[in-house]
Amino acid sequence: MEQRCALATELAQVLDTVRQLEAHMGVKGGADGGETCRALVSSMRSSVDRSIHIAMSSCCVEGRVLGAPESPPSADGSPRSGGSDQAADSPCRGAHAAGQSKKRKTLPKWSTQVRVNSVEDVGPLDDGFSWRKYGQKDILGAMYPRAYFRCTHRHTQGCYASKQVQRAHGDPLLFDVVYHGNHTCAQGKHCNSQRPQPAASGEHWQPQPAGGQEQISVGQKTGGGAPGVAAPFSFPSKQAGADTGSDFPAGCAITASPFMSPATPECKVSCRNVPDVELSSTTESPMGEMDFMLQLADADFLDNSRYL
DNA sequence: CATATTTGACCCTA
DNA sequence: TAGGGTCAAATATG
Repeated sequence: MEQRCALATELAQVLDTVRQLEAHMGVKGGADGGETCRALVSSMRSSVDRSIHIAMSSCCVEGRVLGAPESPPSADGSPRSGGSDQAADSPCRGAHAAGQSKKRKTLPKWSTQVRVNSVEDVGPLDDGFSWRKYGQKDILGAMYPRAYFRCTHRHTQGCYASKQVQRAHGDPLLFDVVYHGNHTCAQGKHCNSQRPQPAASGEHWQPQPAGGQEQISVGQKTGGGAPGVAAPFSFPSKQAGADTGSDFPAGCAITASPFMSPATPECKVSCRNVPDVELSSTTESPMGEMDFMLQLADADFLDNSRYL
């Protein structure tokens, strides 16, 4: 197993290298000639991705089984994939807890971590989707409140995707974002290619709490400027005119943040990395970094046809 | 006026 | 029973 882990680590490095290469290509805005290169890179990452999974399939780290997708990702296809929403969604909530009562735990769920440059940043919110905040709670032991969002198109298109955003304990610049379910709305269909959704990353999503985490550094707020994409995050640090700075002030930190989607014009731009852009490896999960990279990798070529 | 956010209360799970 | 998640009325914003 040790060797497998080592292998995975090595592959992760390769993947990282590929990622950097792609990042460079992205920066150079290679729209034409870059295409071929990107295709190659994607192919490479795909291979590495599979290799890592093969290696990690039997590699448990810190008690967490990595790359062991026991639960079928297909669970998302259902409009009911929206995590804890379902109970509340039911007209008669308490009426039939039977059959729903335990779904909270088994719902498709995956988490990510996003680092921003300043407390005013709301990077985690700009993932290209239209989120509507429906609640906020103070979490026991948590320094900051947790905000609850659901897809704006929940009622109009039956999209049950939701997410929870919370600043990491002790680190205001780090956001923990937990997604529940996939977007089944038109927006989600259009943005499939670069979505931080389980399907986009194959087996990276985790049906269990505290799933594979990716730590992503997001540069200046990516701007909820995009019409219909805004997702104001009202943590104490929220800034009034924040949205006006949607022009990528210092450039988005990463070239393919899971939180930025094609739906957000900005994300198509090759954003220059900012100082703290590089992946800050998630200490609690060696695979965290890989997870992130893989997701990015997959995002380019994996087709979430299931959402089409 | 339409839509989004805030926030207290309620419900569910462990 | 405590804590987490959601609802929905009130409020804010464009």
